[in-house]
Amino acid sequence: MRVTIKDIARETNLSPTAVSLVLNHKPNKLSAESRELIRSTAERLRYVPNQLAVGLVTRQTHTLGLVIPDIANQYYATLASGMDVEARKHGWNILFSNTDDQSKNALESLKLLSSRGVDALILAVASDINAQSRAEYREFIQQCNIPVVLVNHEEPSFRCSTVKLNNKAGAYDAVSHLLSLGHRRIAYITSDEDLHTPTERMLGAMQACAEMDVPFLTEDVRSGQYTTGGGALAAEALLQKPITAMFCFNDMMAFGALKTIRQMGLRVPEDLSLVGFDDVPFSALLDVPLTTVRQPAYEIGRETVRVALSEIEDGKRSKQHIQFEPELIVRQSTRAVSKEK
Amino acid sequence: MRVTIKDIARETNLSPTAVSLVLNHKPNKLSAESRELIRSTAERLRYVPNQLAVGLVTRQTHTLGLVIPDIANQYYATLASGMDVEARKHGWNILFSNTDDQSKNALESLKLLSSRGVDALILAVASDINAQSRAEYREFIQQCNIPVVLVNHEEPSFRCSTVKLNNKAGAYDAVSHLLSLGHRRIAYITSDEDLHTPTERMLGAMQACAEMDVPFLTEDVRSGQYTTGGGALAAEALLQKPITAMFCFNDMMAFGALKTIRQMGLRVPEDLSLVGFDDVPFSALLDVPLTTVRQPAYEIGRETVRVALSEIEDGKRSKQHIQFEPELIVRQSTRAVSKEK
DNA sequence: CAGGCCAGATAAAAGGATTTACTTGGGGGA
DNA sequence: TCCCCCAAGTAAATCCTTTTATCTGGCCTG
Repeated sequence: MRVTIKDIARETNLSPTAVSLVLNHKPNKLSAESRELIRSTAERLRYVPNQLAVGLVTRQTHTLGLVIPDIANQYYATLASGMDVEARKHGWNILFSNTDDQSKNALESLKLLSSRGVDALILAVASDINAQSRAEYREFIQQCNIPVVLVNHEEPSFRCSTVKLNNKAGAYDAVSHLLSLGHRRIAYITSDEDLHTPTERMLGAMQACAEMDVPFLTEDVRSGQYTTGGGALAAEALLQKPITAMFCFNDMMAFGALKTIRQMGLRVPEDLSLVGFDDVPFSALLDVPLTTVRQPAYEIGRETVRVALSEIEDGKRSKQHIQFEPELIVRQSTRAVSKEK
Repeated sequence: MRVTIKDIARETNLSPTAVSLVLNHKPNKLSAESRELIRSTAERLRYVPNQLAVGLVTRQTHTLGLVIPDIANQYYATLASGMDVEARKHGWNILFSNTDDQSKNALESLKLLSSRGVDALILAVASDINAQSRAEYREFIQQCNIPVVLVNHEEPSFRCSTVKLNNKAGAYDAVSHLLSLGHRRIAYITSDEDLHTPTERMLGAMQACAEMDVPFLTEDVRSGQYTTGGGALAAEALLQKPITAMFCFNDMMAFGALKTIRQMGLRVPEDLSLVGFDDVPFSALLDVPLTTVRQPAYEIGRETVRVALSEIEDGKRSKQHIQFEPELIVRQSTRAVSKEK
């Protein structure tokens, strides 16, 4: 049986109250000897407070609930690692739950985590939240009484804090880079799902084209699953067209596209420029290091936890909306469009 | 305020006992109407049991504590994802804690998780457990009263269940493959730290050499951090020698080695064969897909949770020691040693 | 010498469930 | 008529801490 506060009380001939007061450094009127006795006894018996009981009475568990689509995905793993570091730095822990990209699971996970008394919820959804579940989410967020922080997603009706990347600016930079290299016919590979993030990125791409007076052709846009397979498939269709560059929704899709490009006998960047998004660690390691848009996933994770903790302290008063700026990383998969052609 | 069992009792004019009995499907003598009334009222008020209170009294939280060195590492992320899937399948959740590769953090994390009432602990350590902390670990594992499952590490004195890869067989297969291709001078890149896993792998390599009567030269072994940087550095030294193949402790190191190899103007596999270990997703995506040893990380994760859950049910009686068999994946980074040379 | 005050504590309630042992009232059998 | 039993419940203890309100005995002061 685990040693409890009562064991220490019995051992020291003092009361549980005394033990609790001393071990929690609460103001108390115990004599110096009693204090020391309690402390040393606790140490000797290796007393560790039962956090379930503590949480029950204080209504604080020092635990953050994290709902994430897929921890095996490099991007989310990095995000989670930043969150864990920041949380632990402040003495918090993370209870996490994978949803396997299913939005239904996500709501269930939220409820479950909240029933475990987490002090705040962090929600990073990837797949679409449809109209029906949107209402359920909203209701839950409204009535759950703890701060919720949304990552990489905007949903004003939820009325919760958000931390995200400026996706539009990232895509804008990427496409502007291609345009400045002389590319005029650019293919776009985006995500299947009707989501916030890909939409924002497409808007950034369009804006870049508009500013340079280059037409944005919808026929040059293909979508697919955001995996290497999805990228490969989309590239196949797009390579039929007279394009000189390709912009992918993320690095994984770019890797897939690269495979297809090479299978067709084309070289990057000689025949085609290629840009990704995310800057996953592997992008720098490719034989042709990938030009991409860096998303500071680790920092986003840390900031998300900071926002959550500050809301916990605030008592959920103020909502924050934080946007990180991306950075274009020019490597070797892009170059000026060749003259002859 | 959250709705509690008392609220339902008041609303239905029944007792908390009745509510608890009905909602938990415990044998009870309540009338069909009363049951229905309780169920519908719970539904209507959106009652969710407070798991802190449940855990306090039942001494079961349906939560598994996971201590992991680095969730941003592809291998561990995959492991964790398998664990989460299996855990949720049985209604369990995972409380996780990163240690940033520091063994000191790991012990602290274990204690913290156990104070939160997890039902079992899963420990995946990467860095070395030295003699002093080994004793502390042992003491903790002995006295913490809950099952502990060790992943990818053997430590008989801990007397806990283990789930791991047959590292020796994996390395044996990899090196045998190189030997069968005619390679006689093979370089080995292993990990810096004096750990169980790299040691096992080196033993497998040695055995393969011994069986083929090929001398195993310690001068052809270099160690480094298990990152791309570490691999690149180690490769630099080894490429001075008349080697025709290189076996790396893991894929990340192989990626680093590949970079160095190419910088020296050598080609893979024409001039040098290269083998990794782990089969992380990127290995198949390289321009020269990497021959490597597949480690079923996802399956290992699932099995680990199964072991933990079975120990929980058993009351920690039996200890299991499960070993997964690796699989050599031959891709394009290895080929027969060329005649002329 | 009564009253107040202070040092040094503690009793008891609360937090939200589970679970064991007990209660109550009515009907049936001998 | 008496007793027993059964259906339908409930009271109260318990899990472990925190926290508020209270207690006790001695000393000082007027």
